[in-house]
Amino acid sequence: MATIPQGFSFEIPCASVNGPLSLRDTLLSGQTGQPEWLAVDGSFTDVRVLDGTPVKYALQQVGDRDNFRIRVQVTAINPEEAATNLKDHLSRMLGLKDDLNCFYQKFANEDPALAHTFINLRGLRLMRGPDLFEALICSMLSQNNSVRLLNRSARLMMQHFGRIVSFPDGSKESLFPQAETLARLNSRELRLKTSTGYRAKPIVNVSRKIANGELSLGKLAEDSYDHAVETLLELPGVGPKVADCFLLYGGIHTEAAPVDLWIHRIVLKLYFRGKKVSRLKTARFLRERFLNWAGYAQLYLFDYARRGKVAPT
DNA sequence: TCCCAGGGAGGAT
DNA sequence: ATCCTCCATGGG
Repeated sequence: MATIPQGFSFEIPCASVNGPLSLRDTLLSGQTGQPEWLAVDGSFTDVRVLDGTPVKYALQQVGDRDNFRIRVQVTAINPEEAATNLKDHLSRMLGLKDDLNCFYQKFANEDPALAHTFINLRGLRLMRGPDLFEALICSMLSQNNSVRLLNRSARLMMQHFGRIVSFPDGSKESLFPQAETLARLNSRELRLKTSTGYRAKPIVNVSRKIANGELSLGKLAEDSYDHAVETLLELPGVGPKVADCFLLYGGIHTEAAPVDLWIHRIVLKLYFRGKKVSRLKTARFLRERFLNWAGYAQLYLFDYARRGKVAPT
C-alpha cells in the first residue's frame, strides 16, 4: 500500500516578488472578486482547481513587509506537480509582479493624501479573482450590501450549490458554483438559501445568459475597457460600480476604479473640495488621474476612507 | 424602531 | 443629466 504524501510545502522567496507585500492586508481588505479569505492562526486557506486537479493550499507570510518569504502548504493528489501550477496561480492572484514601488514613487509627491496610505498599507496588493464567473457574481452581491453579508452569501452559495472535491487527507471542500448550476435554479430558492435578497433574480438571469452561450466572459475579457463596460451595463443587476468591480477584481483592467459610497465621499473631499459630482464623473476622474494605477488608487483610498470613517459631505 | 451596507432600475423633474 | 423611491436581508 502506497503511502499517502501528507505535508508538502514550498516557499516563494522575497526575490520573486516585485516590491513589498502584506499578505494579511491583501487577503483581508475585502476585495470583491471572491469571498474574503478566512484566517486560521496566521495562515490563510483556499481551494482551487488548477489544470483540472483540485488543490488545497495554505499561505503564510514569514517576516515583515519588506523582507519576507511566503510559505505555501499544498494538499493534492500529486503535490509536486500541483506546486508548479500553484506558483503561477499565486503570482497572478496576489499581483506579485505589480511594481508597487513604482506606484508609490509615481504618486507620493503629487498626492499627499494617497501617500499617507502608502505607509499604513505598504505591501497591499490587488487580488485578481481566479475565476471570471465567481468575480462577476461576487461583484453583483456587493450592491447595497455589507462586506460581511456579501461574504456570507458567497459562502452559502458554495455550500449549497458548489461542486464538492475531496483530498488525500480525507477532507472535503466545496467550490464556488458553476454558471450552469445557478442557471437551473429558480431565483426564489437561491434567495432563501443564500440570503441574497433581491440580488437573486438578476444573478440567476445572468447565469442563464452565460450557460446558454448568450454571454461569454472570456470574450468580454478580451475587449477594451470602454467596450466591456458597455456590454456589462446591459446585464440586469449590473451598473457602473459592479461593472468596474468585475473588471478590476476579475483581473481584466487595472484602470477600472469602482466608485462606491466610500470612494465617492473620499474623492469629493480630497480632490473636489467637497463639491458635488456624480459617481460616474468620480470614476472617470480616477481613471484619468491614475491611468493604469486607478484600480490600485481606489484600493488604497477605500481602506483609507473606511478606516477614517469619512463623513458624508 | 430606525438606519445602514463597496447600488441598480425605473420613473419624474 | 440629475433626483427620487423602492428593492431583501441582517447587523448595529
